[in-house]
Amino acid sequence: MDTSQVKSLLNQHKLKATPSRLALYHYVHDFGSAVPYSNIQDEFKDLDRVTLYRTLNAMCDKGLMHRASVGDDEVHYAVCAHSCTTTEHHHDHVHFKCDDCERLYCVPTKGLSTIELDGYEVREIQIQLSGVCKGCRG
Amino acid sequence: MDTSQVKSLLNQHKLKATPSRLALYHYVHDFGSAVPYSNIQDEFKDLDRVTLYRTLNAMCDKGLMHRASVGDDEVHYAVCAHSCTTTEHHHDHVHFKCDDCERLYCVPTKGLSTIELDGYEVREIQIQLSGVCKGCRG
DNA sequence: TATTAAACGCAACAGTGTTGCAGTAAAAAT
DNA sequence: ATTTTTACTGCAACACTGTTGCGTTTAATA
Repeated sequence: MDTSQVKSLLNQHKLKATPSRLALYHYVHDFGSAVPYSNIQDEFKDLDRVTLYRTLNAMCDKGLMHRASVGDDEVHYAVCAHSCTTTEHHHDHVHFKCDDCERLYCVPTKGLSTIELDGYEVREIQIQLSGVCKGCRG
Repeated sequence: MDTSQVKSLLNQHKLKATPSRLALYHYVHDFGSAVPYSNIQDEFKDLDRVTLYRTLNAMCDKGLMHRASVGDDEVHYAVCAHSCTTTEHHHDHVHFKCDDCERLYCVPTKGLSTIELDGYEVREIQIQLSGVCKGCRG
């Protein structure tokens, strides 16, 4: 993704395009799957941890990224799809954790099968799957 | 639940039936839904936090309780159903968070609808729902 | 009742979340 | 291009949770 594109993306969301932010966005964007927080830390260890914390929060608040986690695993970060860049997050996807490579993927799904629970009024669904991902199968 | 029952339940799992443990199990068992960690803390604030930590871990390890959480919320604890008291945890249930009373329920489901993802081999499914619970509907 | 194995409380350290504040850099206005 | 405004950054600091070690106490059992 082009740096000027990222810059205007940030500006559109009233975020200043500082070098760290550009780098952070690129890093998460290009990672190929949701990024474990510890990876981000390692990659940006020169950045103050409070700044990192605030930057991630800001990007999540503004809809540029979202948090994803499976079970007790550490939090992961992933860039939002096009549909999320508006004010509201629309996450028609499930989180898939590969037992093999341990990567966490955001896999889009078209209209999650609604789940009926007797007596409960279901409004939102979050699904986390695990198994073996595309890359790790033959 | 009878105290002597809880005692033998603990002993069956090679856990000593100390007063704190009996009380803790009763508390979580009788809560009516999964218990937020902070509630447990408040209820057992005379207990050393490390002891509480180890006790909860022990009970989860031995299959007497399990952890449940939805989104970024704090961890909740719930007693396991009968099927879990063996060595393996069998959780044929979803976690339902009520937007109204904010309680987190473990709702049993018979055979979760399998989800097909092109290219991925799905082995486990975790589902978290939110909406309005039985009690909060008219 | 004596023995043994487990649990308890305390001290201590690491990691993360969170806030306030003063210095700095990006964006907008002139 | 320079100034002004706005927001980001880094540092200090505090709270909370996770985690381990260790010596003492208590439950289970012989």
